[in-house]
Order: sequence, then C-alpha cells, then structure tokens
Amino acid sequence: MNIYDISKKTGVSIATVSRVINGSSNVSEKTRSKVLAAIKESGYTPNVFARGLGLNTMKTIGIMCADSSDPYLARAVYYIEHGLRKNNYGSLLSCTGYDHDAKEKCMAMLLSKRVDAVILVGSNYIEKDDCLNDYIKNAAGTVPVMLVNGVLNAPNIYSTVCDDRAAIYEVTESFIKSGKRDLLYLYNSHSYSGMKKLEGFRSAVKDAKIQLGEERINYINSYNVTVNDAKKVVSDIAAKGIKFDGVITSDDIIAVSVLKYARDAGISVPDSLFVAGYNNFDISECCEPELTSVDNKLETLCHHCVSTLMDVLSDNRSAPKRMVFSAEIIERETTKFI
Amino acid sequence: MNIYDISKKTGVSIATVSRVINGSSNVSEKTRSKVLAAIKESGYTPNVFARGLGLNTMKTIGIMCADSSDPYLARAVYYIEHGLRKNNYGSLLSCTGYDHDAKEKCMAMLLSKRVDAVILVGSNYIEKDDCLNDYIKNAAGTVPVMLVNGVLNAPNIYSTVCDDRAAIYEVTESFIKSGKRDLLYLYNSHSYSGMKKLEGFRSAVKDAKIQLGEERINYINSYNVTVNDAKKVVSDIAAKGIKFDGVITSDDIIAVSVLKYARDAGISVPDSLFVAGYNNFDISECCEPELTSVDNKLETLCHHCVSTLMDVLSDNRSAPKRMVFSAEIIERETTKFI
DNA sequence: GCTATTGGTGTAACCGCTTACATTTTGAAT
DNA sequence: ATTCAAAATGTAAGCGGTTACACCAATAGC
Repeated sequence: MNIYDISKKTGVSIATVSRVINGSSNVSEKTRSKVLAAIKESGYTPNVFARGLGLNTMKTIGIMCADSSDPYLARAVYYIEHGLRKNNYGSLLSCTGYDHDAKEKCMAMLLSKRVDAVILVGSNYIEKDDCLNDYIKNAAGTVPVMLVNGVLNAPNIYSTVCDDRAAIYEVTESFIKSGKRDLLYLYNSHSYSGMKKLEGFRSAVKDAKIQLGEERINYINSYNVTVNDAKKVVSDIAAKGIKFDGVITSDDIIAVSVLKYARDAGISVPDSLFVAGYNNFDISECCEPELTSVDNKLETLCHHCVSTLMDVLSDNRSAPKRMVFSAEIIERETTKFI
Repeated sequence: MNIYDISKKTGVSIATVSRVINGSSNVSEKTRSKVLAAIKESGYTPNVFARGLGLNTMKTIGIMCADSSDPYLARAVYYIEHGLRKNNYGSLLSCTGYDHDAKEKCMAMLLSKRVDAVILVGSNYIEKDDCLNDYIKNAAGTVPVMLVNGVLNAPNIYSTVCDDRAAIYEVTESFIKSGKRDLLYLYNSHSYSGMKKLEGFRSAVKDAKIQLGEERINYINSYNVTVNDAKKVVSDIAAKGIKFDGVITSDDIIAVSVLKYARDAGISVPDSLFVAGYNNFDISECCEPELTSVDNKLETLCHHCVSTLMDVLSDNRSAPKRMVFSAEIIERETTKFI
C-alpha cells in the first residue's frame, strides 16, 4: 500500500495525493475529500523512510542520558519525551553510561540515525577537560544540541540549567544563620552542576567568614551512590573525630544515609544536626524525619528545553542560547531554619 | 556526501561500495581496503533513510512504557535500551501514560515510524476487558510485540513475566508460618501482575485455612502512589478498629508508608508487625527498619525479552511464546520469618 | 474576443541506498 | 593457448515519497 495505490484508487496523480497528505492549500475541496476518504478506507500510512529520504528528516530527536534508571534522569526523560511527542517528534533514547568513549559512541549512533537534534540530559556530559567535549561540539556541526543541566559555549548548542550554585549557597547560608558552624559537605559528582554546587557551598562559607577544613568536604566516589556506601563515608568521618552539626549534600540519597548514620549514632535530627538533600526525590518524603531538599525545577527545565528546540528547528532565530532557572528550597523536618 | 561520492573517489561502482559497507564477501581485498580508506577519510555515513526505504527497516524498536519516571519501569527501559543497543538497534521511546486512548495513539505513532518491533513494558498494558487489548493484537499483525510483565495470547506476541503470584504466595505463607494471622493486603494496581499478586495472597490465605474479611484487602487508587496517600489509607483502616500484625503490599512505596504509620502509632516493626514490600527498590534500603521486599528479576526479564526479540527478528522459529521467571524474596528487617 | 492571472493538477526528477542480473576479470585445468 | 567456472565488478531497476516545473482550464480585465 503506497501513494500509487491511493493515486489509482482515486484517479488523481501521486502529486495531488501527496499534497493532500501534507495539507497543501492548492487542492480543490472535492479532490481533497475524495483522497482523504480513500486513505482512510485503505488504512494507508505514508512511508516515513521515503519521506525521510526526500526531506532528510524523520522527525526524531535523540535523547542521551547516562542512566535512565537514575530517578533524576528518568524524570527528565519522561518530561522531554512528552514534550517532544506533543510536537510530533519521536524520541530515540540512548542510555550512555558515564564513560566518555561510550558517550561518544552513543552520539555517533544517534547521528547515524539522522536525528533532527540531540538532547543531552544531565550535567555529567560536560567535562572539565574541554577537549573531552569535542564530540558534542562536533555533533553541533550537524544538528542542534540541547543541554539540560549543562553549559557549553559553542555554536548551535543551547543550554537550560538550574542555578545550583545559588541554591546550595542559600541552603548553606540558612544553615549558618541558624547557628550551624561545623558543616560538612558531601557530594558525589564532579559534573557541571556538581562543581557549581560545591562552588555555592564554598562561597557561602567564605562569605560568612567561617574557617572550614578541607576534610569537611568529601567526595563520594560513585555515580550510583547507595545508602550504605554513603553511610560508611559519614561513619568514617565521624570516626576521625570530626564533629558536625550540619550536613549539606549534593543528592538526597547521601542525605538519607546521613540520617541513617545519625539514627545509629543516637544523634537527633534536626535538634542537634541539620541535614539537607538535593533533587527533592520521593525518598525525601519517605525517610524519617522527612528530608529538607532542593527542588531544582526539572520539569520547567525540560519544558523550556523542548520549546527552545522547537524554536530552533523552525528556524526561529530568537532562541536563547542559555536559560537559567532558580531552584526552590523545600524545607521539611531535617532542618529548622531561623 | 553519499555513496556516489565514495564511488567517484575510489573509482569503483556504487554497488561495490555498498558491498563493502555491508560486508559482502564478494569483494577483493584490495578494493575493500581502498573503499574503507575513502569512507574513513571522508567521514561518510550511509543514509539510513535510503537504506530503510530499500530494506524496509531502520533497526529501531519501539518501547512503550506508561511512565519512564516510575522507578520500576525506568529500570526496565534502561535494561532494554542497553540490550537493544548492543544488538545495534535503536530505541524509540514512548511514555504512554495509563489512559487507554493515549496508549493506542502512542502505538500508532510507533508503527507509523516503521519500528521493527514493539516492546510493551509493564503489566498495565494488559486489560481485563480483552477488547481493550485489540490495538496490541492489531499491532502484532504488523510487527512482533514483546510484553514484559504481561501475557496476551495471540499470534506474534511474546511474553516474559515474573511469577508474581508465586512470590506473594510465598511471602504470605512465610507471614503465616511466623504466626501472623491478622493480615492486611494493600495494592495499587489492577494490572496483570497486580491481579496475579492478589491471587497469590488469596490462595496462600485460603490454603492456610485462615478466614480473612474483605475489609483486609485494600486497593489504593493511584498508579503513582505517594507515601502520604498510602499512609492515610493505613491510618483509616486502623481507625476502623481493624487490627493487624502483618501487612503485605504490592509495592515498596506502600510498605514504606506502612512503616511511617507504624512509627507514628508507636508500633514496633518487626516485633509486633511484619511488613513486606514488592519490587525491591532503593527505598527498601533507605527506610528504617530496612524493608523486606521481593526482587522480581527485572533485569533477567528484560534480557530475556531482548534476546527473544532478536531471535524472532532473525526468523529463529524456536523463540518461546512465553517465559516465566521466579522472583526472589529479600528478607531485611521488617520481617523475622521463622 | 483576447490576454493575463490564478487555482488545480500532472509529469518527472530526485533523495541515497540495495540487489538481481549482466558483464568482465582471473586463474586453474586441460 | 584454450576453456570454463568462479570471483569481482558494473548496470540499472526499484524502494515511496516530495516538489519544481509545465500545463490546462476558468475567470477577470480590457
């Protein structure tokens, strides 16, 4: 069943059938309805490959994310897929993992499928060593590249980010204003936003003129931190005799592990220890006491990313190269900000 | 840059170039390396649309899942995408939601993109009212349809499931053997596996010759149950004066909410109350005490689904129409099975 | 009545690849 | 040297659309 069949069936040429399918205006009402009827009756669907060959697009966007089972990224993928589908675009998903070569390969695969654009979800795509980002810049030579939670300054690359630096700054400031001095910062990622968060913590501490030893800033070496891994890190810190009355983390799961540690150690939260998470996951409502966390507006970011992409694809030259949204601190039971 | 360019560049015909690209054996070593070199040098990539048009496939599989941000489905998507990519297939993702019409639309969209097969992830795709499954059966008239956690008996449909019935049966049996008599069953889905789980609970109770009122079996009306929603359900049950010493649930999140209720009510788990979750999510390790749960072997299911699909696509007639795997009970701190 | 315009339609080229079939080359056997 | 099968290569016909261009008919303007 192809366009020739419809052409025969209706007695008009394939050009006219094509015009009807594509909603061209230069078709008489009579012809249009005749063709439409024939299409409906026969259940004909245009062949996207043929169309793709001619138009050089199949209305498909590549989505790269390191790990779609990461709750944060999973939500992002969900929002983005939705947004794209609403605009009649398909979503070719590639879960790249965190390894650079794998990312590069995935990108190549997506490009080889001739996607109309690529969306990179998650700040882990932006490497400090800029030459590691070359494959992204190269890709941008072929199709628009959208970054969600990452920034890269290069032609044809568009960024949508949350101001993680400001958010952690604000959290830290609140801790300090509430009298907490012996702070701990635990993080698990050197990604773009991971660095921004760390920066925010450091600035807030510095601005408050507090001296804080480097031993109070701890990196947990794993993208997929488990509660028990992180808990061990906390225990180790405590075992070294380092006291703390406030723990700020880059991820809810780390914060949960701090709560676990506190319970085991008989430390009362928030009375003698403040804890703050980040990302505002479900688990921040599951744990006890419920976790103060930061909502970094993922849905908003994703919406904006998609709508910007649509602008870019329709050649709207006004698309912003970078958009920054503000996070929101959700205070629950693990802090008592003054 | 197309196959003609490579042809010109090397002085061989496009047919030979094509043969080299596709690894045909009838090419002399000299020609092959010459062509390969030209391809590498020019960075040429075959146009998948043209290829698709000729071969009527673009090596892309449609994945449907209700909600990729659901942790269970997200993991499934991750495993499946990985498996497909290893086999050089792309993954066209469609998050359908739980509404029937939307599912149907998504299926149509995937088919219109000419995917080579469709994988439906999650038992929510199989409706009790079989005519609601017609769109799936119809799709199977065009491409193979793979179900992960669902069963539908029709041509060209392949199922990979976990024996949820047996798992819940076993959990319930363990509760009873440990002396628990006042059981509660809380579930949140009438999906295929939701029904199987319920069946398992009922059978175990029946086989133990225990009388259990229907008020002890409670449906929580939401696909995306939140902890606080479910907690309210538990509180309501308790408020009715219904006593319970064991709660079995269809999902970890519900179990967590039971734990929250218990803590609020001063009930000690597992001393005076056993609680069991299902799915073995991260949260079962996050909560306190850690949650006994059921690992339903999602990764295994997904692997099997993908490898079966590869068999089907390569016309291997031995592909099993249905495969059932066994779940595994992970006992943690919320039960103390004897 | 003649020309210009415009709306509706058809023809055919093109998108870039695969592959059946035709043709040429190669090299071993005679 | 001749023959012939096998290996290597080329030719050309699709695959199913889109669209520039040509064409025709109908209408308007003069």
